[in-house]
Amino acid sequence: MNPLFHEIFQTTRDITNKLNSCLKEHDLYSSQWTILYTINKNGPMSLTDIWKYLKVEAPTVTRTVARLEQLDWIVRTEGEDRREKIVSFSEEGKKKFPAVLASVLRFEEGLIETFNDEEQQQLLELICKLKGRTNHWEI
Amino acid sequence: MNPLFHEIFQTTRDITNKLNSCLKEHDLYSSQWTILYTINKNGPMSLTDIWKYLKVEAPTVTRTVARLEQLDWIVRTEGEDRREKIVSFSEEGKKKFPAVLASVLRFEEGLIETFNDEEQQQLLELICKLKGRTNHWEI
DNA sequence: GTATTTTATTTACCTAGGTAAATAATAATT
DNA sequence: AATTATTATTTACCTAGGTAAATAAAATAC
Repeated sequence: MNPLFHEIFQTTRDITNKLNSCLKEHDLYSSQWTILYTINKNGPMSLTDIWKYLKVEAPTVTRTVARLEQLDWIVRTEGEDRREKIVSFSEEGKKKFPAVLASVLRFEEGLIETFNDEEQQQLLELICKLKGRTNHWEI
Repeated sequence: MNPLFHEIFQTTRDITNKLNSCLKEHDLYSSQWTILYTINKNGPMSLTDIWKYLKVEAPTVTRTVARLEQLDWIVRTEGEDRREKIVSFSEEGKKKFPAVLASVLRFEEGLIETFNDEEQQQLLELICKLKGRTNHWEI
């Protein structure tokens, strides 16, 4: 395997693992955090809103949202269209979110602090260019 | 979440998914491919050799190697140290490997073809720098 | 107005990563 | 030599991604 891809995969694993240990004190995992962050940013969302936004398949979101409901971070309510379920913060979740956000922002800051704006921009552009290339591989 | 991290995660998911569909014609998944590639490069290896090389936990390798044995890609033999199991290609696996390698090289080439050497080098360096930062986050 | 199609979600099951603890063989201590 | 510690692998179980198919509600077609 091209060492570039090897490094990219390993780096994302590393980041996910470290993010998970940073989230441990809040009894959360990274994918759970991602959903909380998303509904905090966008307000109440249906499952479809969420998986389209995160570009992940629907069953993955169903599972994580179900777990978040068990843990009393969010509630699922029926939408006007009775097929859809709307995900929003529970009272508990609303209270606890800011502390998690603070932890994660500190973590991200630690990752990126030695990157200047130009380097961040370069990395973002190169990654997006690489992602764009994946579309040229349709079976 | 910082859009940079979001893009990196999404890009690796995209690449893995596309690699999986490229491997489908060979009845393989990406992690299985990674192990085949590794023993092709390094020759017969113990499980510990493999997980240290790939920087993945041991149980993950145990599982994937067991699956590869079921599928008759590899064989596990007892080492001189009777605790360790040595992983090497089966006869079938040895025969089938080159075709898979060719597919994957084509796939990787398609991903990277619009990157010149400087861009590849830049991306590799930025990713490695980012990975290095994860070590500064010890709980 | 009924039948069909589409859409939203879920269920079942696969790979793929992780941790913690069990087991068995080897190495080290005493 | 017997005990203890280390090492290699495995088992059990968690999150986290995927696909395929089931279900139920809504939208569309006829």
